[in-house]
Amino acid sequence: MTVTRAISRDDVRASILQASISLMNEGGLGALSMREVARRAGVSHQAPYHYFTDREAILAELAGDGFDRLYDYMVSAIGLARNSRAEKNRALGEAYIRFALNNPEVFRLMFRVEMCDLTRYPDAKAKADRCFQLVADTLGAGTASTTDKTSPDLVPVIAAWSAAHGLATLMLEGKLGDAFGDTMDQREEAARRILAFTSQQFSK
Amino acid sequence: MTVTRAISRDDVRASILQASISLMNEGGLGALSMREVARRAGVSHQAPYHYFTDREAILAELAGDGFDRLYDYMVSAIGLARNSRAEKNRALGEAYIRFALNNPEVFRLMFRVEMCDLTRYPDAKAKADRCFQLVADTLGAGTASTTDKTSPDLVPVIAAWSAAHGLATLMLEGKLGDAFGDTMDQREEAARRILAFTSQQFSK
DNA sequence: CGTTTAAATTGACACCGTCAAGAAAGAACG
DNA sequence: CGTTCTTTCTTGACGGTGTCAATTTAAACG
Repeated sequence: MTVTRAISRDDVRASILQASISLMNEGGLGALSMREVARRAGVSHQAPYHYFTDREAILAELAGDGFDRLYDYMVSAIGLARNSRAEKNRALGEAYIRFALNNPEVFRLMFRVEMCDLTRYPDAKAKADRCFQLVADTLGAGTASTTDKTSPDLVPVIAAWSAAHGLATLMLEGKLGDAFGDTMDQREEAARRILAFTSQQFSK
Repeated sequence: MTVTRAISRDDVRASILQASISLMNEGGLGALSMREVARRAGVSHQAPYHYFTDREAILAELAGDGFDRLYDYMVSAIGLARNSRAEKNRALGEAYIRFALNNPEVFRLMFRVEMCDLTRYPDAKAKADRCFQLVADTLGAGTASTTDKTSPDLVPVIAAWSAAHGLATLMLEGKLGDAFGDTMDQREEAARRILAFTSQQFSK
């Protein structure tokens, strides 16, 4: 049985992660350097290597956390939505966009393969897959027998997912300019309008 | 009047750009370092600074080239399409995706604001805007008076653009797995199917 | 020719990621 | 208790990066 120590192993690990998160949010992923993380966590520049094999391993952990939070965003949005399929789909898309706009850096990280290749991090990959499964289950309900996973029609699912993901990405990268306003509220409202249009078209 | 020299100024500049392009395509944007570029171009590590103020300036030039090539992709696709609006829209989306899949690295560069912030590079920005204008003009034809730029309805335009952009991004980053095959042809065919579905839904 | 100006080089600085070797601290066991 | 062993953490080093500064080379012009 482990006694409580003044500074436990997990504390160091957590402080390293916390430093990583704040660096990412303050200065973007480019500001997340191994050495600066160590500095912020108050340890030597090599200490983080005892908890993470390399920089990418930290990013993978952050990405995994991100997918967990995205999952929560989506689940709670679906739960709150009225009990119609169209409403749930719209709520799902809105939650997706809201997450992206509220957590731009981690969203980028989650969807950039050269930042962390999830195929090499099974834990994070599982969290990502859980999200995608939720998307597929929600959007795909009714199009085919979802319990039979052999051949659900993925085309409509991916089409709708792409629409939301593309909108999130374009807004995040500023490609839509300020045509829809520059405050967070205005941008979210614009996203809602565009998503509403898409979702209406997709409902035939 | 300038005499022809063995090695002209423009030659050096071009060789720097050429080295940048091959590095980007071989090892991704992360492999494009100032010093390696100089090495490949056969000049000192500081020479590139005489033609580009910093690394981002090189990226901006590459991004600008990318937008020019994307423009060509789209224009020629529209030209080849049958003379119906639906057909042209579909062709536009397919060209967009084909460009992304054929030029993954430059596509990433073009749409990542932290790589090069186009607002600081007016030339590249103009090339980007020309693309977006073409998209808007093509997709938006009929929805509102396009000649009157005061208030065309951007919502359907951005919705369709988002769908294509999201699909391109998700495929590029491997988020669709190999559900649609792993060869280039199979992926393009899958993209066509998904895009066809979207475009059909959007045609009411 | 000399002078002026542009082009290119060498050198330095402060970062970075990470490999290697050693120190410190604690647990396990005699 | 002392001794060993293992985990944790540090210091040091190496090669890489972007970029500022000073300097040399080369071209252009009068």
